Amino acid sequence: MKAATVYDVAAHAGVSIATVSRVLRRPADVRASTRERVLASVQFLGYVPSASARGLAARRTGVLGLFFPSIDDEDDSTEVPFVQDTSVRIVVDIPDSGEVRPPNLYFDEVLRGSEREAWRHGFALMVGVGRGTNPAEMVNDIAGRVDGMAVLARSVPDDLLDHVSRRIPVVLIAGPRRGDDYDHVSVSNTEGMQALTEHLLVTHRITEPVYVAGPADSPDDAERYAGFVQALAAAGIDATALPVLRGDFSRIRARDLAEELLAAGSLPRALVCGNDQMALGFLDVFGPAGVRVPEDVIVTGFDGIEAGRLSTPRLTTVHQPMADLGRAAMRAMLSRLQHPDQPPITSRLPVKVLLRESSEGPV
Amino acid sequence: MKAATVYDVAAHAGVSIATVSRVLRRPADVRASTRERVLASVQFLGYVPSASARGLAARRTGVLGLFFPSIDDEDDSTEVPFVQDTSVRIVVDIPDSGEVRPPNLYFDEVLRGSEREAWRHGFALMVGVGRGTNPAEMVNDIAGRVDGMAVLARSVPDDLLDHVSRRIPVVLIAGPRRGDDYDHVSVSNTEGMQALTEHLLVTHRITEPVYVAGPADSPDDAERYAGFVQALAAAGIDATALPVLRGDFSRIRARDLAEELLAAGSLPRALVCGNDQMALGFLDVFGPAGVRVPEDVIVTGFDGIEAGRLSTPRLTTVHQPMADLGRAAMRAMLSRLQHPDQPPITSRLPVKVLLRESSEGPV
DNA sequence: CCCCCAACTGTATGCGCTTACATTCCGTCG
DNA sequence: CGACGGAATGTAAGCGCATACAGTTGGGGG
Repeated sequence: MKAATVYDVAAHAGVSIATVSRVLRRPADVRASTRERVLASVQFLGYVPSASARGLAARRTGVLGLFFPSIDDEDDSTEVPFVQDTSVRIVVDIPDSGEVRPPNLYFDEVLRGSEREAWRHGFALMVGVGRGTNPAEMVNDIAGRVDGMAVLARSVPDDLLDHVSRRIPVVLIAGPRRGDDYDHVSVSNTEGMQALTEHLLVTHRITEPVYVAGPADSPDDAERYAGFVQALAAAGIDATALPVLRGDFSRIRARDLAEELLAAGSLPRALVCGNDQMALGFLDVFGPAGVRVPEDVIVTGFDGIEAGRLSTPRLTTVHQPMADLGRAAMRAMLSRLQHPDQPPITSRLPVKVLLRESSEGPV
Repeated sequence: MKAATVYDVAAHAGVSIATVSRVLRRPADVRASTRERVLASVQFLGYVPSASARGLAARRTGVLGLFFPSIDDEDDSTEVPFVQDTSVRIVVDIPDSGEVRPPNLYFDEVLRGSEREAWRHGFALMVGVGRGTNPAEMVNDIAGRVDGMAVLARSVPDDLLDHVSRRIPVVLIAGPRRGDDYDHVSVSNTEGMQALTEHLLVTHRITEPVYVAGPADSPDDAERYAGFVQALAAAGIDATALPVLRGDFSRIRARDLAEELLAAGSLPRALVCGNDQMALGFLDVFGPAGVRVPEDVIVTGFDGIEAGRLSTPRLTTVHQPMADLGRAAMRAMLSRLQHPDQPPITSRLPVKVLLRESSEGPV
């Protein structure tokens, strides 16, 4: 099964390879009768053009890359059963059993948007999710295969980024600009959290909301906290005087914080969480403990993940357009490819505050 | 910013291009001192090898492809805001508002598994999600860029599949073999449904379960129904005598079926659904209508999606290892690449029956 | 009936890298 | 001390396609 090449098609159709190439790239430049003859040969021979050859000759691959670090590092050991295995296991699945994998919705959505936008503009998409070990190799590999790549901010060492950016344009997703010249796309973290906080202050007359922070090195969380502080300041409240709970964006850790809060017996009127997962962690504990949300305590999140729409009560949150983030990243790259010398792009996408029962009370 | 090539590196390091290539591909073949000199030049020049050139020369791209049809065709019109837009919209999000996007978990999971397995074996992954219009172009494009591709069964016309399979190996995901010679990977639909049904018959002494079918042309649903029938047959029950509800795998349609059932006032003791979405649709209607699950009617699903774990009551279902499906698909392709002449692979992955409150009663 | 131009088509080159084969090194053994 | 052989490196030939440029064809105008 030797794959057919332009030469095979050309010979079969009785034309030169240039004509075959034209039929595929610029059909209008070829006489209709010739074109049809060539296409018939393409069909007959099962010809599929080699992207490698085309990429080499045309000096562009027509592929955009997307790299994310892996959040949940799944076990690497498990081998996929390769042969037939039609066994069925029956499991009594108790709630909260270890079978739960926190779905990395964020990545899924960004990927979806990226994929869509790339193809829409005639580009294919290559994805890489960095495994714990060495993203370096992977990023470098991808860089050699694409015309440009988008990378989650902070997920790749600066020097590596420098290195690959000498070959192709790089777009950073979701981080703030840090004195670099890369193109950036992110969402309005600050404004979103500010709007949400302001709503709590004004509509619900909360005066001492407690912020539940994410990891200290998260730029996203920092921006969100800034919005929180600004809203308070605008209302004449000094945020630095208020306590802050330090979480790590995980649901598990948030549950611990919730337990501690209950143990201490000092529930604030409102918990403003840096992301949805943590907010859900609080709900996990409050429900069974008899703490009513939002009557006893208001809980809000940030992200707008699916689980927050399915929880009881449903979670008030700030929804960020994750798919659009991916799309914007691709757009930025395409723009950069067309205008290599334009100034660095900074794209900020709008967010949406979703008021639901965890803050508004039962409908 | 002209990208560096082997020639540049060779010149800078004072060696031939062959040596540069060796340093990158087979470091052991090069003397340590030379190697270091070359690597230093690579670093200095910001050299990233071109995958196009390598692919051409080595006759393999090192990329595996994955193609899925798009289930939810998002609107194509929306343009992503490209400039800064830090506006924040505040929305009172009432339950079941149109904001719901049915998450295509299935694809996400398969993709995740595929990505993982591909990179694990030194291959990159290229993804394509067919937009409504012409998957043909997309599949052909991908086929030209990869060493092999996996495709969701039934998502690509047979003749197209034939065409591209003359160039690269193709693996079909999730469909039954249909007299073709492609490699197939799928899950134990029949066995899983059989085990679940048997459980209902034996443990709960159900005698007349009603099957809720998916689209008539769904091979997966056909296999599941077969398992249902077999379990009944084993218990001496003739399935053909029982009514079957015809759904279409969607939650919406299932809700209609549920309404009809209530209107007719003839609830069966158990509803065995062909997938989770439909089962959830029944729950959506039963809850508010005062029909108790599982006391009045048992409802089961198939797939094991996240939403079924978050519903009230939680859904008894058959969980299929979606990520493993992706992994198995990649494995099959890699195996095929190594042994082009081996007989067609048929890989069936085991499933797991998850007993939860929608069939087992409150814990 | 011939010339000229536009529309097509063919020729030839090179994209950047891998790799078979040739050549050069250099330590070893006789 | 010289021949020998494996290790290291260099040479050169493509891989399959795009494309600049040259050549050919077919009419239409003069």
